[in-house]
Amino acid sequence: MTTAAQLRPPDARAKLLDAAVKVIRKQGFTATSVDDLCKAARVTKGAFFHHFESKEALGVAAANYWSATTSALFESAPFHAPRDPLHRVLAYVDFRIGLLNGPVADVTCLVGTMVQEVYESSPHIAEACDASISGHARTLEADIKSAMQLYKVKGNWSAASLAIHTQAVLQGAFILAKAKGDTAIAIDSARHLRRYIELLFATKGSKA
Amino acid sequence: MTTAAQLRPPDARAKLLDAAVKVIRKQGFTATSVDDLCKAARVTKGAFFHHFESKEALGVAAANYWSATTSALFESAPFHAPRDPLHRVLAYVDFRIGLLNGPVADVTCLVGTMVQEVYESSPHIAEACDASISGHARTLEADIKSAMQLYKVKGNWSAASLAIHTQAVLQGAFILAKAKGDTAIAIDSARHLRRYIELLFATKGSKA
DNA sequence: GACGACATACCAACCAGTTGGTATGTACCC
DNA sequence: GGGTACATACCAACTGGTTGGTATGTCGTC
Repeated sequence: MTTAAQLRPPDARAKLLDAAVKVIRKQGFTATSVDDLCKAARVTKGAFFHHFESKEALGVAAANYWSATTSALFESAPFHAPRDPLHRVLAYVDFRIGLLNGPVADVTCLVGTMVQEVYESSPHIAEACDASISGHARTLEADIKSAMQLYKVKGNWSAASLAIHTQAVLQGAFILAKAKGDTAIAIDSARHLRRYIELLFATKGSKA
Repeated sequence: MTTAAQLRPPDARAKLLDAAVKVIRKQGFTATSVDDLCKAARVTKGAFFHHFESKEALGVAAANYWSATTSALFESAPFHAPRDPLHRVLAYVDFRIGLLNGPVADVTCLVGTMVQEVYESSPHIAEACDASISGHARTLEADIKSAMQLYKVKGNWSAASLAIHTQAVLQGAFILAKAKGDTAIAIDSARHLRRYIELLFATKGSKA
């Protein structure tokens, strides 16, 4: 027979991670106190420091958790369907544009928010944030490379560089959205990104 | 006759504003305490609250101070020289790329950093940050518009939209630089931005 | 002698982190 | 299958230091 304890293993940890993503995206990492996190997760402070040896450790864990949940989302997303690798890249941008619907705090990037605050004070968190962004960018590289070959495009830029650039545009779009209090401006920037990719691969007039 | 007091009026205020720009770019707004600011400016807490009624008010003043100093820098910059408006826009991007040399904390944007942290908690600061970014973007609009006319370029994008997009790319580039601890990646993204603008205005093959 | 520009001393609230404890489960030996 | 030893998951109360902010005083100028 399964006991209650077996059904409810490290419960507080998962609740804290979920709360961290939600609260830190709204308030930022520094402005979020351990008590804030505990209250949001309905967990005591003792439980917090049982699972995380410091607030910084929670930050690292939250960045890794973010990486895991977002990569699961993107892996199962429909933008991988097109045969043409360029179409897959453009479909990725379209998918990101679709994700931009909703309140600003719900559509922005956890690790982009965090790294801006702690890049000088916490190398551990910064590293985890970099791994999240760079790792995500890397998932685009293969399609970009294939598209470059298929469309015979050669510039003084690499697939890796363009992949990273897409993330820069998205991160910047989040900042503008926060400044304006509206995601419309972020969508606009993402459309510029889409147009850029189209222009890069349309140099010989291949495809409309 | 000019007295010493006339030459050196509200001294502590100016020192605090300078310190704010320096310290907040490194630590972020929330992680920077009033005491940090006072220590960096070599000023007492009494002086701080004499000139600013709260930490939030300092944040608003710092954003406005940032707007003033940066717009002075850009107004006197050499990128306005070219006759061709498109060249002026590209020279602006080149100028921004040149500004990307140095330690990450010294080349990033104060208001981009701040707004990310306080967009939900302090509408006053967020507004001042938005005014700074949007105002700077607006200084590019005339040249972009002229270039669109000169090169007879028409897309489903406006000069204002492209101007804002340049700021999004730059802001995103700062985030990546912070994540990597290196401005090289930011320079790379700015070069993609330059290439995008070139492609937008090269649709008819006018200019090389 | 009033006023602006500071300095000093202080406060209540809040901060990250620690303490000593309980309840429950598990591993292993006999 | 019962007992010892240990591990895990959590909790309430507390601590020392820091926080933004205040109250009051001083000093030089007009």
